[in-house]
Amino acid sequence: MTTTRIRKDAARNWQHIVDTARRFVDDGGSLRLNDVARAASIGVATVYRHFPTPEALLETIARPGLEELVVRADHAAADDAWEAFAGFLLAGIDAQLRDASIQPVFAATTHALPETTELVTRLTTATGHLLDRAQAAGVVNPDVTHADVVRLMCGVVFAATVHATPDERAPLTRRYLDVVLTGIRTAGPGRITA
Amino acid sequence: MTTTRIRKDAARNWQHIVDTARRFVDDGGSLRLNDVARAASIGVATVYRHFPTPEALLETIARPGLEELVVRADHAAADDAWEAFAGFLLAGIDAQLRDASIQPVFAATTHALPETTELVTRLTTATGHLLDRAQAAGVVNPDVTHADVVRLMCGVVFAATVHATPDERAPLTRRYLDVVLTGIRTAGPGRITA
DNA sequence: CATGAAGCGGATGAGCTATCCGTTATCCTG
DNA sequence: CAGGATAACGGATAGCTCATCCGCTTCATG
Repeated sequence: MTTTRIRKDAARNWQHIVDTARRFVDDGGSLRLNDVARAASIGVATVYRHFPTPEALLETIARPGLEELVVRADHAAADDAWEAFAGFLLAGIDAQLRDASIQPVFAATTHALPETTELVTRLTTATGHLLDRAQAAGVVNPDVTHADVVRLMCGVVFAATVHATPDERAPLTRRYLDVVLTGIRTAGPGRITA
Repeated sequence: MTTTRIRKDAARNWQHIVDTARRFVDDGGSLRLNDVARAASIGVATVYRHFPTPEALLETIARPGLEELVVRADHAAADDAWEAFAGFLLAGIDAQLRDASIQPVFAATTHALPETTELVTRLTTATGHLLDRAQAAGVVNPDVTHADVVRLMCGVVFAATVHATPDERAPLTRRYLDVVLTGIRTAGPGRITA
């Protein structure tokens, strides 16, 4: 088996591209590969070779954030069922707000990189466990599916993003997540008994 | 005062452009003015003269749907406070699902046409009345604002759109609206009956 | 029906994306 | 450390989309 080494100039450029692109994303701009190339003083072809599409680059940028979320979900397994579930939703939503690269990856139907699909699957699985546990404990409505959970997270983020300045978004997500949690909760504090 | 007449060829073209664009929107395509022009067998410049940007055309297309919603909201004034409020939310969400031109207009921060801004304002005002009445009747949490209602509607639509085929969307919106309504209601039945 | 103005259309320049291929840097072997 | 094989680089540019300009046509009016 021939081990294909990564040349260090390639590694250096890869990192430089990722770093530059990260700045673009943080500044709220769209990821145009030609622009990233120019900003990084790297040839366009080099950027395209490393990342065939803007999506591929975006997914690469989103990766650390997603990984952090998976870790968070696995850690939460020790907590009280409701706390673990609600806390993870909050973490996922906050991550999407804090890092603009995460939201599109979350909402996308297909991914450019197989690694991303794998990561998202792990995330979905972890979410599923937290939901199952919460439902088994009888604190979350049993007809909520785990696809629902992911969709509702996206919905909360979107709702808080519409017609709102960046500063307003964090408090809004808290309130809207609260609305959703109240809506799917079946017992415990915060439940409004009609 | 010189009455500027609209020439009938201009009116005919305007209508033809709108009709063609409507087909594009219904087919889920994006509105590229050059494409619309070609499909309508009308010169590009004519399309650009009538609608300087795709947004302007989209807003024109969305207009009838928005007007229908305003009428709906005004009619609802006779109903029970909760029914009127919940029913209107459902109508707004269904409209966004049924007509793809409405959602972007709803979510946009600024509008290309002043008429659209005016229409949206009327809609927001009507929504506000329904919310005020529901809150006065004590059936909706008093710290929900008008802006929240609009945002939550957008959030529900978005949540139901993410990772879902068109067929799945209608049932999903029902369920998610239900979650939201349960989350903001303070008394009465949690399920929408209409 | 003549005249002026409003409207039309498509050719086209500006701008962006993504590829091809000649050149350069890196790695490995002797 | 020299030399060759090859992986990687970079920018020129072909292809494509957008939106404007301006010569021509159609309509309304007296």
